[in-house]
Formats: sequence, structure tokens, C-alpha cells
Amino acid sequence: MMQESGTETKSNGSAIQNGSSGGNHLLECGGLREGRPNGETPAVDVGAADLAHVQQQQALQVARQLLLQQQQQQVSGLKSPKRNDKQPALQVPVSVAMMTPQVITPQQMQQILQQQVLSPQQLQVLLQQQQALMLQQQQLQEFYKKQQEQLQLQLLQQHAGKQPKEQQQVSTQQLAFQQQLLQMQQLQQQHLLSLQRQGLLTIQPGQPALPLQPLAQGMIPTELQQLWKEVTSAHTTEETTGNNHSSLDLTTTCVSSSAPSKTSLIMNPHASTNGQLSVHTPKRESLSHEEHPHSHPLYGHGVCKWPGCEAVCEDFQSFLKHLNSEHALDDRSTAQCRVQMQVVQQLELQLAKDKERLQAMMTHLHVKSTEPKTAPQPLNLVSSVTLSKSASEASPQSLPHTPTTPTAPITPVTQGPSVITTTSMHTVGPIRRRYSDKYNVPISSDIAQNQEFYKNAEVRPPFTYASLIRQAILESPEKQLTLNEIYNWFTRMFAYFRRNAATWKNAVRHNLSLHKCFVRVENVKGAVWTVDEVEFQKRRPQKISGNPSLIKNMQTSHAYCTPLNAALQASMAENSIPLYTTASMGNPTLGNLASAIREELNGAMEHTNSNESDSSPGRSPMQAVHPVHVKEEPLDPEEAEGPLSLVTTANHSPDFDHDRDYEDEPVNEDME
DNA sequence: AGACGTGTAAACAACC
DNA sequence: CGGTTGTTTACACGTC
Repeated sequence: MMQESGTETKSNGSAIQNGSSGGNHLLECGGLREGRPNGETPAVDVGAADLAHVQQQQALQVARQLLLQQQQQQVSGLKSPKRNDKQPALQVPVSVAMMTPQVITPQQMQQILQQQVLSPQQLQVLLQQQQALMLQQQQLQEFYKKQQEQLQLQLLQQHAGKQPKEQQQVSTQQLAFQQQLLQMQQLQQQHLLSLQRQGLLTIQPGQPALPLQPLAQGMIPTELQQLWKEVTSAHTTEETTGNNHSSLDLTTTCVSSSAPSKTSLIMNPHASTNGQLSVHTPKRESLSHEEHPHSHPLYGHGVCKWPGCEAVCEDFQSFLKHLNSEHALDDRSTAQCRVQMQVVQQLELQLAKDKERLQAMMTHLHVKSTEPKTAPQPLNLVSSVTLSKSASEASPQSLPHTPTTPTAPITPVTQGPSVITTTSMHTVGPIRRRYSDKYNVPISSDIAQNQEFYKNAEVRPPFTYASLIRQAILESPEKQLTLNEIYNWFTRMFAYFRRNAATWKNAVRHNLSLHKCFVRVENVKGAVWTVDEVEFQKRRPQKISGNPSLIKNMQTSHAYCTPLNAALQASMAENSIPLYTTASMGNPTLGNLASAIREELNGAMEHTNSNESDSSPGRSPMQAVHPVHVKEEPLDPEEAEGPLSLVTTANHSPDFDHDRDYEDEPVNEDME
């Protein structure tokens, strides 16, 4: 009986494997082979934005960002048709369809760069172009600055000779200045817009003033708040400094997203005190600088950071003085605020888009597993199994055979920044991609770094049994473990191994016996297993899942997620969104994501292009899956490969009885 | 195509 | 007798 069932399952399993693995294969072969691992990003300077200089540099950043995007477009243009064809593939697992077609994000740029799609010459050209554009932007800024100074001078003169009689004259002058200022603004705006047009920025026709699209998820990351804080600091400052100029209602515009900024930008003398900020900036943390008497968003390094100012202020007091005198509420300040707002809006826009993209990616990844062959499944999860099974026998509509774990409802879209919960993200792809332990660093560091993740998410660790066994043994105080202890380590460390115990335990035993590197040592109370490092190192000098670059990365970088983090940071920086880096990077989840993405980058790329259409976010019917999962779950034993996952959520209770799990599980039934 | 590494299934033996 | 431990074989798959 068992045998029969076994064979049956086996066949099923094979089918499954074919399904998922086929894709995998493609992925692995394709992705990296053609691209170089990822050299340094050429656009280095772009990413260096310092938080402290955000205000000062935002305009530049935006310009750079636009440039990057623009360049990217050019790049695609440069490349032969072939290149274009390839692009989708380059976009990692994310289906092209999901991304806003007209926008090529810095991330994409980054990807392209990473894959070294560009030749050094091309990069050179791009750099030069960028520099030229930056120069142009700088010139523009300088011009702007000069104009401001001139204006200021004139204003001062006015004030100096402020005599009632001249009132009228002054007004006239002011008007002239204002016009001048307006022209300046327009110039700058035009510049920005032209960049946008060339580059991309999807600005809707009717909203020339930079439409701030509501964030897709409706939430603003703290970083954004921070940004807002900076943007609105001027406003706040005036309040705090006792300056009565109630200024502009900067916030409204941005916040109201859809409203054309022009109208809302109008000065609102009465608004200042009432939480306009509240709309989008929930918390008025913007006042935070008050807590630090001598720290001010507009002041740093002895210089006034008011856009285009850079006046040297010896101390904070003089800065305040300067702020009140030079940047009081007037047309100039208003105009500058407007510009700044636009900058912020741009950033927000970009943020929104990137968020969308992220969501799409997430969604896509979830969904992906359902796709039989193409899915590039990054993580080694097991979902594939499900698929196959469902595909073959499952319900007609088989919703979603999504491998997704129950816990990871695929409703990513609505989730916040932290969407990438451990459970959700990792349950994604199954494939059998394991890192050889040859590169010890990865396994140990990976496990260490993602310990919590593995403990909670039913993700198959990307390591071979041998590697894991070795790790378990090496982690023990005496470098030796009994079989049962090894089992315990597996179940303790990986949620994945809390299921299908029969399968993996058998595999463990099999590995222990099979590999010479595992030495059984008789002990007083039985036998323990130890590792023969020499033997272990000896065995298969293979590479990691076919991707040389991956190996390289692993070797050079400490933990394999490090590079990705770096890449992410670089990407973010290039996005001119330096703020993001701060908060997010510390998040372990991100590291996981990074790992996942990295894998995708390394192995899965090419593949995706075949089903780009499918992967669109919308296509995630899967979400409905969970409810059903139980049904499907009972999977085939084969699932072993990708088995587990489905049912329990990662976060589920760790208090499991692994043995019992195995026995009680429907799994057994499947077997039959 | 074949070798190799790996995972899975399973049969079997020895032991507790 | 049943479970665990350990060995071995067979097969499938992916990679090179």
C-alpha cells in the first residue's frame, strides 16, 4: 500500500517539480548569466544625498531623479530592439504590466545597471549627460538665487526708504518684483516639467502644478512625514519664533493630492495655526526641532539651508535672525515654498509609484507560484507542490492554488509599508535553490540574520539538508548531536520543518548516512553525529545554483543579504529619497526581502517575461485561496518539495508537536 | 548525454 | 510489537 501510494505521489511530485522547476531552471540560467552581478552603480553621486541636506538639495535631487529616469529611457532607446525586448525580463520578477508603463523608476535603472546591461561607454555617456543636466540645473538654481538676491536687495531698499509717500511706488516695484519672481518660478517649473516630459513623470494634463497623487496605500511612511516636516519647517518656524506672519498653507496642497497645487498654494494667512498639516501629516512632529533649540531643519553646518540661500550664520541666534529677516513671509519665500513643495510632491509622487511597484511585486510574487512554469520562485518554498497538485486534480477554478500560506493573505495592496511581512513574503516561491555550504558565511549568517523569519515563516531554507545538519551540529556546544537533537534543531529553527516530518526526517537520516562528512560517534548514551569539516569542504565544489555572480557576491559580502541592502540603499538614494533608508533598512524584514529579491535577481529574471501579463497585480485571485488551502493542503507527499507551507501560517504557534504534526497531518492521507 | 549533487520515497535491519 | 535509528537503493530533477 504504502509503496503504491508512494509511487503515485512520486509521480505527482514529479509533475510538480516539473512545473515549478522548469521555471526555475529558466530563471537560473537566464538571469544572471547575461548580466554581470552588479557592479557599482555608475550614478554614484546621486545617491549620496545627506539627510541633513535634504532641503537644500531636494531640487537637485529631483532633477537628478528625473535625469536618471530620462537616462534610463535613453538607455532603452540606445539598446537595440533586442534590449527592449529584454527589458521585461530585466525587471525582475515583477511583471511589467504591473508597473506604470510610462515610468521607469530609478530602481529599474538600478536593476539595469546591476545587470550591467550597459557597456562602460554607455555608462560614460549617461554620466556625462547627467552631469550636463545637473549643470544646467545648477545654473538655473544660481540664476534663481541671483534673482532672489536681487529681489531681496530691492526689497531692502524699499524698506529702508519706507516712507508713506513712496508707498505707491513701492507697491509698483513690488509688483514688478513679483512678476520677476513669478517668471523665475515659471522658468523653474518649466524646467522641471520639461524634465518630466522627457523623463517621465506622469503628470496628468490638467495638473501642471504637479499632481500629488494620493498614496496608493493611503499611508505615509514616517520618512515621508519627516520630509514633510522639513518642508513645512519654514512654516513652523515662523510660528515658533513668534513671527506672526502666518504663512502659507503649504500643506494643504500637497495633502489634498489631487487638487491642483496652484490654487492651494495661495497664501493663506489664517491657516498657519490650524493644523493644516493634519491632513497628510498626521502628527505635527514637525515641531520636533523645538525640542532641540539649536537644531533646525533649515540650519546646519553654520549655513542657512533655506533653498537657494546658504547664508552663513555664525550661530543659531544669528540664523534665527537671518531666517526672520531674510525669509519672512513675502512673495519670495512663498515662491520658494512653492518650489519646495513641488520638490516634495515629486518625491511623494515617486514614492507613491515605488510603493505601487512594490505592491505589484509583492502581489506578483504571491501569485506567481500559481504559474506553473514561469514563476521564478525565489525562496525555496514549497509552494510548487501545491500547484501541481491543484493543477492536476484540483478544483476547476482552483482558485489559487497559491502556495501562499494562509497567513499571508495576499492582500498586499492595502497594507502599509511593512507589507513585506515575513510570512507573506517568503511563502512565495518554491524552487529548489540551495546554497552550498561551501560558502559558510551565507548559511550561518543567513540563519542568524533571519532566524526569526525562519522560525515563523514556513519557508524552506535555501540550504541543503547536509548544510543544515552541519549547521545544527556546529551550533551545538560540543559540535555533536544525536539524531533527535538534530531533528529538534530543525524544528526549532525552521517553521518549515514542523510539517511533513516523515519526509524531512527521512532526508536527514539519509543525508547523515550518505555523506561522509557526517560521522557517527558512539557515545555513552547512544550515538551522536559530528561533522568532518574536511570531508564536508571536500564535497562538491559546486557552485551555487548556477549563478557565478551569486557566489561572488556571497563571498565578498558578508551576509548575502548585505549586498542587496546596499543595492536597495543605493537605489533609494538614487531615487533621491534618502529618507527612506533610515528607517527601513533596519528592519529585518527588509533584509529578508532583500534576500528574496536578490535571489530573484540572481536567478529568476528571465523567466518572468513570459508571463508578465499574468503577473499583474490584479490577477491575484489567489487571495481567496487560503480558505481553501486546507483542502489543497493535504497535498501530496511530494509536496515535500514544496510542501509545507500552505497550511499553517508562519506565525502560527510555534508550539507544535512536530511529531504529532506529521502524524496527524492530512499529509499522510495524501500519501495514500 | 552523462556525471554529479540533491531531495524524496522506501525497504530493511538493528536497537530500544 | 512498535518506534527510532541508521543504511541503502531507487528514482527524479537540476546543473554543468
